Amino acid sequence: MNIRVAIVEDDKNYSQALKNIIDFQEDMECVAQFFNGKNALQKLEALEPDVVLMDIQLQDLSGIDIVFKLTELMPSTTFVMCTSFENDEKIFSALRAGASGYLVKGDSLAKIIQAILEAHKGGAPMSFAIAKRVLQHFQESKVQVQSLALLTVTEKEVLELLAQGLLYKEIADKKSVTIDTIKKHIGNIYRKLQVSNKIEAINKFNHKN
Amino acid sequence: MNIRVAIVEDDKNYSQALKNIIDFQEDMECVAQFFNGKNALQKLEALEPDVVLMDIQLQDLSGIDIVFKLTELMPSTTFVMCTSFENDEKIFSALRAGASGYLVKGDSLAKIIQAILEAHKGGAPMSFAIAKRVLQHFQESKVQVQSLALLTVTEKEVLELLAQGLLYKEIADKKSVTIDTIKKHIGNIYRKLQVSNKIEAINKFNHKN
DNA sequence: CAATCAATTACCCGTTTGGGTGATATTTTA
DNA sequence: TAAAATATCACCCAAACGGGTAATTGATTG
Repeated sequence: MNIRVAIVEDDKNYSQALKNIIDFQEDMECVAQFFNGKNALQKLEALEPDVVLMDIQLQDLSGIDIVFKLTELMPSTTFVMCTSFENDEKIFSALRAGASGYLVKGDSLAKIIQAILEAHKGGAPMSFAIAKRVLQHFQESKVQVQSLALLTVTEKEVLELLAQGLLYKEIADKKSVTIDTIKKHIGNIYRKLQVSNKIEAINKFNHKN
Repeated sequence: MNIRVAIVEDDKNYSQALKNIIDFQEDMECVAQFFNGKNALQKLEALEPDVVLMDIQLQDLSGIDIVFKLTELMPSTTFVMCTSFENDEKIFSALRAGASGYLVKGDSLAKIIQAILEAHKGGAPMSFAIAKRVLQHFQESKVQVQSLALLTVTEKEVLELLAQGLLYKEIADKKSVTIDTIKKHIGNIYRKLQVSNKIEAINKFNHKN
């Protein structure tokens, strides 16, 4: 059974190159090429391809939005971004939208074929460059993790509860102390983390930001 | 110039297998093997290896803690986790701690050699299985993202600023409206997201929790 | 075109929060 | 052991927040 691949790509030359190499494979076939987002959004669902190669930077729509909408409607189809545009925000948006893989156009066609196979098997093909960005995204949180090391055990517990959305009073009840104690702890937390309100403290705690 | 590799692995057989294949490479050498965490923590810094292959599940210490401490002291050394233990929390903790790659012991030795090369070049080698987990970590946030779709553009902007820690007043100034307008928007945001305070709204916004 | 929704402004009210100061007992550390 | 850090409680005050109601304008949609 062939892997049915659809291509959404507005660069006709690149799209054709992809189609050629895909059709050349024994176990794949290119069942459709879309050169704009609107067509793809309308017709992809009925086609039921196994894998969709999706550019991000289309003239009319964002490939990310298309993926976001279609992953709902086509749970058995795998979307692989294949794009030259690759700032961090785009990468993470695409992954959040439901893309299973992320390639850059600089990758060799052989690598793209391999990625289609891997995606179809349930894997998560990523270019080296993308994998690195993803990893760095995790490592950025290290700075925040370290600043938390300044906090005492009690302070970390309080911050944890605060991050869950509890009021001072609720935290006090939970820990069986008075609200003033909690206020004191929170004051100390703010001082140590060099913040001045709940939100900022929780942002640091959540290693986001 | 050879790539100097150190191995931290308490399975002596596996460690020896790694050493053999590494020393077999023309451009690599295994400069040390550590069979427990304590030794590794004490002696790795002076050795200045280029790449460290690190097991997570050591008897005495956690490989993650070791990575966390040593990445501070050895910024030019690259750490690659190579472990059979692979629940999600361990994976993300390791990446946060500063690991540049994450392999599973099921990977072939050839793949591990390739990963060492890639890590040394500044890449982010990951097993397929790990890459998939990492991707899924992003996709889990999709549910929350959808609830945000209920919000109007203005409301999303307000929530964004709120999440950054701005006060109502600051948001009002930034958007050149009165604080009462912002309060109204935020009330609407809370209603739509079914929350009752900043923290809960921001938790939803941050696709955490 | 009418109805609905979005965005904006305004006011009131009570609660929550953040900042400051100060005190005491326990624990940790040098 | 002495000093420092931690955890606890208390009080005051001003700013910020959350909830409610109400009204106007502009855009969207059926």
